[in-house]
Amino acid sequence: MEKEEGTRKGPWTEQEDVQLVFYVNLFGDRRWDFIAKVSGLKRTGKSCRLRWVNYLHPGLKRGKMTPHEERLVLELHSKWGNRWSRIARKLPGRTDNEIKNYWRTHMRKKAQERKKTSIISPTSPSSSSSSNSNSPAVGFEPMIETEGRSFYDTGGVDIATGQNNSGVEIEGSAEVYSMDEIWKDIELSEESSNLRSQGVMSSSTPPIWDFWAADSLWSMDGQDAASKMDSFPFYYNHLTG
DNA sequence: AAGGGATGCAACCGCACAACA
DNA sequence: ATGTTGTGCGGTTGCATCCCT
Repeated sequence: MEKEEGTRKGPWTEQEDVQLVFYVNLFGDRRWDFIAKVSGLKRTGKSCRLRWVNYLHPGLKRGKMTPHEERLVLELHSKWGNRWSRIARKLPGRTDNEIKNYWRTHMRKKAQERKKTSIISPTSPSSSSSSNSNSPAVGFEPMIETEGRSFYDTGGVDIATGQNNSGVEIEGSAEVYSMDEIWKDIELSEESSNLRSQGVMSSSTPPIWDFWAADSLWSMDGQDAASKMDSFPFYYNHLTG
């Protein structure tokens, strides 16, 4: 596979981000090795994918987990164990990585609390079987899940139609929580948390989004995309250099 | 104000699986 | 049927920031 010498590692620069977003918008988020090569980024396809999925994807929600989301994570984890990507599919805008991180923190806190309480009362009840294990509860009935495109899939631009085939429809509707509920909850808690923390979203939103928000290739026809490419320095730098 | 520990998050690694030749 | 390549996933690590003393 890719045994590229001189591949970059470590944190991504803003320029790399811009470059990656550009090429993903052009070619879709499937052919990562191809994108890695064509873009001139000295990154592996894997690294590109990860960066896109966990940070650059336009549908990502940033900021604190809402109480509703926290509840969902707990509930789904008790059913599915460490199936982070699966859990993430039920939480639009959240990545498996994010949820994984959240869970770790959550468990750490829980563990500490338990330590404290067990010091106070050493004979604590043992009813925690469903919440602290890596393995799903035995014999659970799996949620009805529409397998198919994951939330992350943007699929790129269909050059012929100029359409974005992201299909933002997120999973089926036969769920414990309706999407309306979740979105309402998200909006509400986001508004309040934004007020509290004076704009966590805006400060943590990747700056390159501004660049693309105005007229992203998603919503362009072929000509627009081409003209956008004209104005994009990296493209020709790489192809001609 | 400074130092040290705790926390959060981005990124890497290794493995598994699917698609394809 | 088998080997190769690309992608996805879960676990882990490293670093920056926060918080407490």
